[in-house]
Amino acid sequence: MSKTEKMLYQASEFAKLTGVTVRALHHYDRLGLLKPSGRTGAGYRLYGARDVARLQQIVTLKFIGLSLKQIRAVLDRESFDLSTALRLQREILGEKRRRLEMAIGAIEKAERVMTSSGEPDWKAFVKIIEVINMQNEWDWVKKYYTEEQLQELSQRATPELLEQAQHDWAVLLKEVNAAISEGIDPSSERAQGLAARWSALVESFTGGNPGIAQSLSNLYTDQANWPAHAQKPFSDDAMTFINKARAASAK
Amino acid sequence: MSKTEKMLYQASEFAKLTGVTVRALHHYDRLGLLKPSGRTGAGYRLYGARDVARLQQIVTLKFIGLSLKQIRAVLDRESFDLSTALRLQREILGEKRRRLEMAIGAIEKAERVMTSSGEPDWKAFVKIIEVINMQNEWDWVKKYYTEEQLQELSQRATPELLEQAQHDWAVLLKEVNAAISEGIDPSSERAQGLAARWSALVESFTGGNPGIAQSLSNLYTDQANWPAHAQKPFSDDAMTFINKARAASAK
DNA sequence: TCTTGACCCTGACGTTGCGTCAGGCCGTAG
DNA sequence: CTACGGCCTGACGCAACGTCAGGGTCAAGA
Repeated sequence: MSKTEKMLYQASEFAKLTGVTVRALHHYDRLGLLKPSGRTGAGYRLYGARDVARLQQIVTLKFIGLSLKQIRAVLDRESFDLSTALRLQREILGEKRRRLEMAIGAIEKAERVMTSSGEPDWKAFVKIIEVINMQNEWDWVKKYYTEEQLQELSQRATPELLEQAQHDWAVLLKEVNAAISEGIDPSSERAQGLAARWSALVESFTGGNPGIAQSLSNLYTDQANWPAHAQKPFSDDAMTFINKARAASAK
Repeated sequence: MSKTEKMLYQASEFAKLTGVTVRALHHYDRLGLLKPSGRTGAGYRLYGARDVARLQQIVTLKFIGLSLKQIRAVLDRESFDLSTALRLQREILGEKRRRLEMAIGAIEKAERVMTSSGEPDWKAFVKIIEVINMQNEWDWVKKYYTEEQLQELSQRATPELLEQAQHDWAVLLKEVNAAISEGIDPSSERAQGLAARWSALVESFTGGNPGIAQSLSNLYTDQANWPAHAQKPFSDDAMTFINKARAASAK
């Protein structure tokens, strides 16, 4: 008889005791994350010792940034064990911290620019963010190259050259796409010319280094593993066209 | 005549060009954050060079974590200048980073406990988070004490003693509140006893060090500056009652 | 016994930044 | 003339509660 009334708290007491709000308790109740052990005749929620333990676990998992859905999965052992969840979460938080640090770094740089120049220099500010994002792109591209290859690339690729190359690619791609939509024959002279310019541009990037050429090829082949925001610099159609042109010239 | 058609992009072109989604453009449009420079007869949005610049600013401010509302305030110079916003945002991000680091630290500790013990030790995990939160409390309490005072406190306050003290306070407060609701006279012997125990507990914390006693007093007096989540360990009523009892005994 | 307060309950809307349909008009190539 | 790709305007959805609003419950004082 006295078992069931061990120690029952009403909503607000329980809330104060555990440091969450009454509204949050309602929320967890509706989500099925924490149902009170009992109810009074009038429908008042009654929480017991078991609920304290469970809520502490909830709060703990919330502290490390799990969503309520994930928390439920972990606590109900639905396909998620704690150690796996912890490892995943650690990685996610690490990534978040990286981004935070980049943002803080950007702010600090912008502040230095502003205090030295006095005026809110939007161009510089925008540039700072752009550079940081570029670095991010490079960070994941890096894993396709060896140390030495990166070394070599960084020596050759000055900002001006990169800009020039970017421009050349844009022009060439436009012409290639025009040729495709005009239905030009890949074996025609015009197509051969485009293919030659294409090869020259690739060559200017690889610098004739076959290792770099191979890495570049790997990078493209591995499209399935590209990050979500990455986009191909040119369409598959363009690539196909160029390949046909090369095949035609080889005959 | 050619002025107005300098270079106009349709929604999806503009989106690709600037790296945001068309839907985001619609959103910014509705919020009044970025209205397209023009529309075609059919109602199609048309973006120009001015819009590119503005959108870049928006993206930049988003990168450092400003909300769209804040961005609008900054860009429209409604009461917010850029440097102020940057400073504030830097502080906010710093705070976020602190919390992220605590969460990461907690996960790492929990993982170490789990790999050494093998089992998901919830008690230990919950304890880890509790300790971190306690440290947070102490962090802001710290500013009321000098270096030496903190030194002395840390030497005397072992975890067991703290737990004992916490318990003693809980018991005493319960008795004091009972006495208040019973309407006990503050000059009565019972009230005197309570006041004496109160003083003893305070004494056990200050260790007879008048500097620490003063700092403690300052800490309490400065309630207006306590962080939002901090709560008084006892009610004003209890304090008032004890003060009356002390006053009565002084006569 | 009636009346306060102090609590409790259940909806239901608001917040933030878009993603994701759904239903329907526009414009161009075949 | 039709089909297909773009564009448009709603409108709902998500996460985790905060914040009313409207309305019972319960113990204590008049």
